Amino acid sequence: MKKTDKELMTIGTLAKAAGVGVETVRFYHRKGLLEMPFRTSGFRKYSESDVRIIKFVKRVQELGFSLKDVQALLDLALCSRETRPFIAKTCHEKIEQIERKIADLNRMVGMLHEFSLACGSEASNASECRLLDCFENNWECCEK
Amino acid sequence: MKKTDKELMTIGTLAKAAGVGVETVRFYHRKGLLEMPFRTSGFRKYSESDVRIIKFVKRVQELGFSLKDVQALLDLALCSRETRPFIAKTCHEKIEQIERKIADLNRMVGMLHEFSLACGSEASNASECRLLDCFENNWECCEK
DNA sequence: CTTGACTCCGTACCTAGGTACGGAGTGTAT
DNA sequence: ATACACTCCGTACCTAGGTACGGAGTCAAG
Repeated sequence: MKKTDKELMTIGTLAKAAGVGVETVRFYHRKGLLEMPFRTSGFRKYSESDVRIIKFVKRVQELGFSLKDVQALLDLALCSRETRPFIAKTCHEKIEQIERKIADLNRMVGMLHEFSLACGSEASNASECRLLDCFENNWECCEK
Repeated sequence: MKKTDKELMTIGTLAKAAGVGVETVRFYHRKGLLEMPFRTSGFRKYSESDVRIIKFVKRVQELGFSLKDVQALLDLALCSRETRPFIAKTCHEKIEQIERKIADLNRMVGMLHEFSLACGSEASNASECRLLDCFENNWECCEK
């Protein structure tokens, strides 16, 4: 591999650097998550910024967002001065969405904690488990 | 519909009560999320507790968990005295998993907040957006 | 005792997010 | 200059989580 084109990678090198498969990179092109890069002689040539984008995609995905959501976030990242009001609005919507999710998850942790105390300990004499009750009680366990 | 079998429902009534389609209920049977209920004359007969289970499934799913995860939670709920040590262990694992997710989401909210301040406001002069930078900095925006 | 709504079951199909295949071209090391 | 790894592209296939279809049986009202 020659060192000219200072540090430009082919698809296999990119994929390895980003921790995904070559086919995944091609798939992201098809989905528009990754711009088609310029080519030398038919081969795609990628830079470090493509590695960053792919890692970003995988990370956001892990947090439970779809590729469509990821696309929206990437669109934010690629915006210009003109689109600022739109960015602010989109950010705040996204923040609210995430905060609702966090609140739910927190309630769920609380419920699991109570549940393991109430029903999961050897000491407990309760013979019936109440996970579904907790759930119906808006994740608040042990209504006391 | 007769009123004997006090309040037992057929699949269509159950589906409507739980807010899903009939086919979804059948699908959950195939996946083992819902026990096959007893039948009168070939028709499945469901009770209120089946409605609760389906609502629980949909709720946990919304929070970003797979049906396999939901199954694990339902298994917890249906446990008996004998399986207490296992319940406690599983609860704690689940709690840690959820807490990691919450921590990530919190960092992401922080990042989006900083991002909207730094790049989303009319007042800002920055011409380049740094969402990916924030991400690489473990979701900590504006390393100041 | 017929009609219309509902249920049965298996199978096919759908979207999301990839993964694998196959035949042809390319790039580089020896 | 030949081998071998890598790339190209299109298409097919895979899992998860459903959704739809079709022919047959069943229920309850009129």
